[in-house]
Amino acid sequence: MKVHTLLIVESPAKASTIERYLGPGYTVSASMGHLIDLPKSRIAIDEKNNFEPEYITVRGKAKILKDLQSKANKAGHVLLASDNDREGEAIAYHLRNSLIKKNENLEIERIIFNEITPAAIKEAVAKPIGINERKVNAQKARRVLDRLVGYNLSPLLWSKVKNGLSAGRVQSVALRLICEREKEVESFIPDEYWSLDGEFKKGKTNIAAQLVLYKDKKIDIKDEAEINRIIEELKGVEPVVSAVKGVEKQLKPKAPFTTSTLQQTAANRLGFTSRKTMQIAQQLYEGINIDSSRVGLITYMRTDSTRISDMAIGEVREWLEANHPDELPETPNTYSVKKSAQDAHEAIRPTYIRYTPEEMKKHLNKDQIKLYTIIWERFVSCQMINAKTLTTSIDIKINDAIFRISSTKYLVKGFQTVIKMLKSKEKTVKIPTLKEGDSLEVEEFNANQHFTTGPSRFTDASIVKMLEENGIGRPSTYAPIISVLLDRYYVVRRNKQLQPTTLGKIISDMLSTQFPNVVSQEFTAEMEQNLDRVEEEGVEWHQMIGKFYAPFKKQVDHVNETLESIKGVLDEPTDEVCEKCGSPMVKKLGRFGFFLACSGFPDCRNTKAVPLADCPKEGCDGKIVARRKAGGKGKEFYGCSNYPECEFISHFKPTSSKCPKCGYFLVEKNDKKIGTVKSCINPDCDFLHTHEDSDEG
DNA sequence: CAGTGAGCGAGCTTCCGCTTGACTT
Repeated sequence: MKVHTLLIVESPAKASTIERYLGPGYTVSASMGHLIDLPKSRIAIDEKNNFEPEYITVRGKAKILKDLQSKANKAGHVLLASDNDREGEAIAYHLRNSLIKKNENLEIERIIFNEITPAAIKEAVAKPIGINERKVNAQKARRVLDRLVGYNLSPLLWSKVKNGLSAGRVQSVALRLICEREKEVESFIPDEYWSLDGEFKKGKTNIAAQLVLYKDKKIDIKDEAEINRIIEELKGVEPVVSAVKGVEKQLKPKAPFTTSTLQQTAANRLGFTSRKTMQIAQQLYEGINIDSSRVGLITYMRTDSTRISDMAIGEVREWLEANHPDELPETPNTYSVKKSAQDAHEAIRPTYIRYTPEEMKKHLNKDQIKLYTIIWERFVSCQMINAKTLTTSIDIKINDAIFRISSTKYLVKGFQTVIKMLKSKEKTVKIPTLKEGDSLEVEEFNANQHFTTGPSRFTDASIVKMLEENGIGRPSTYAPIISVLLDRYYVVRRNKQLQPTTLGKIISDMLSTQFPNVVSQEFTAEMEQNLDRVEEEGVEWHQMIGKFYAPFKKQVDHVNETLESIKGVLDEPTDEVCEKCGSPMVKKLGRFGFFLACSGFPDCRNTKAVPLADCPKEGCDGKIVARRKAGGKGKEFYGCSNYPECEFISHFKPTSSKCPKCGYFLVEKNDKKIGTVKSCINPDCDFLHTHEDSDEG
C-alpha cells in the first residue's frame, strides 16, 4: 500500500517550493512559526518547581494546529522539517508532542537541511533523525530566562514610572546603547583644526595638492597662527617634486547578504528602515507573478549565514562564464561564517541568477527593484575576481612641508563590473604627469578651518550592526527591536537618527543603576555560553536559571521596596488653561501618544489633543492637532480642532513658529539634499529657510 | 496621486523569537 507523508516546515512559501521538489506521496504544510508557547497574560514559570514553564497553544494558532493534526492522521507518517536551529528544534519538539497527544500511533521523525535545493531536501528525507533534546532544552532555558527578566522588570517600571512600559534582555541593552551614545554626542566638544591647500603650476598645468606632512610628521595644526607661521616659512621657496609613487591594491568583493548586512546596506544606500527592508524582502521571497507563474525571487531573508549552496555556486558560475568570462575566478570564492551563527539558512541571494535586475524591472515596483538589485549585485559580485586599483601619489616638497596629490584608477574592474547600484562614488582626480625633481611654481596657499565632528547617533543601520556584533537579538528580531523602542516612546527617529526621549533616558538610567549586569552586552554573551553548554554538554538548564534568578529576584524585590515612584514627573506643565474649570493643563504621554489633561484630575476629567499651531483659516479660532485615520492606522496628519466645522488639514507637522511673511504656521519638510527645512505651506506664500535652531523634543 | 478626522483619565499593560494574515465598521 501507498504510504503518504506529511512534511511540516515553518514558512508557507518554503512549503510550496518543497512540495514541488518532492512530488507525489508528500504533503507539505507550514506551522507559521511557534504554535506552542508561554501564555502572554501571566509569567507562567513555576519558580517553586524548578522553573518549569507552562506551555499553551498560542492564541490564534489553534486552527493551524488542528489542521496539522488532521493532515498528520490522514498521512500516518510525519517529517518535522522546521529550521535547523534552536527555535526550529523547539518547534519540532512541541509539534511532536501535540501530534502524539491526538494520535499515539503516528510515525514522527525529524529531518534537517540547511538549504532549499532539491538535492538537500531529498537527502534529508532519506535520512530522518530524532529530536535533539539538548537543543530543545537550550531553547527552553533561553525562553524562560527572557520571560523571567521581562516579566519582572516591566511591572517594576509600571509601579515606579508609568503603566504599559517594558524592559527586557534585548530591548533594554539596545536602549542603553542609544542613551550612552546620546551622552557622548551631548558632551562632545568640537576641536578646531586647519588644513592647507597648495595651488601649484608647471608650465600650463595647474596642480592642487594638500599639505600632509610637516617636519616628517602627519600634520596636526590647531589654530590659525600656526598655519600662518607655516605659510610664512614656505614663501619664496621653490617647490620640488620629491616623490612619485604608485601603489597597487586588491579589492575583494563583499560577502553575500545576511539579514543584518542587508538591513545595513539598504539603510545606508537606499534610506530604508529595517522594517521596510524586511517587508519588501518578504515580498520578494514570497514571489511575484512572472509569465503567469509565481516565482520566489530571493532565498529566505532571515538568516545569520553567508553560506551558499553548491547549486547556486554552479548557477552563478555558469552565468558568469556566459556573460563575464574574464571576471570568473578559477575556483569559487568562499566566505567564512560567523562562529556564533546558527547557520540554518543560506545567505540571502537571488533564486535565479538569470533574472537580472534589468529584466525584473517590468515585474517589480520601485522599492522592490531597488532591494532586488542590491541583493543580486552583491551575490553575483561575490563570485567574481578581485578588482585591482592603482593609486598614484605625487609628493611636493617645500622646506619641511610635503604636499600630496593622489588619484586612484582601476587596473582591473573585476567584480565591480556587475555593480551599479552598490557602486561607491568615485572621486575622479586628474593627476598631472610629473617626475621626481621637477620644480614648480607656487600660485597660492589656501588655509581652511575645520572642526572635528565627534560621534554620530545610531541609525537603523548602525544599531543593527552593533547588536549583531554583540550577538544580541536574532535576524527575525532586529527590525522589531527598533520598532518597540519607538512604540514605547523611548526613542524617536529624526533624520534617520535614533535619539532617546526623556522617558527613554529615565528608564535606561534606572535599569543601568539597579540592574547593571542585566543590561550589559556581556549578559547575553554569558547566556549564550551557558546555552552552548546545555546544548553541547547536556548541562542541566534548570540549575543555570536558578543561579541567575535568586539574586536577580532579590534585587527586583529590593528596588520595589526602596525606590521611590516617579510617576507623574514626566508630565509637562503647559500654558493651556482648562476651559471647564480654569486649572492649568499638563502634557501627558498616553496610550496613543501625547495629550493634554487637566491638572485638577480627578475632580476635572477634561482632556484634549495637544495644540501644535493656530488654524490659519480666516475666522477660525481652532488649533491644529495631530490626527490619524480611525483605528490609529495610517500616517499621521494635522487638522483643525474645529472639525467638521473647519476642514483645514496639512500633511506636514506644524512647528511653533509663524511665517514672517504671511503669519501662517511653518511646517517641517524633509528635503533630500538640504535636510530638514522650515517652509510655509500657504499656497500664496513662498517662504522657506533652512532650519538652524534645535527645537523642542 | 488621492484621501485621511476615536480614543487616552484605570485598570490588567510586559519578555524574545519563530511565522504570516486580517473578525467587521
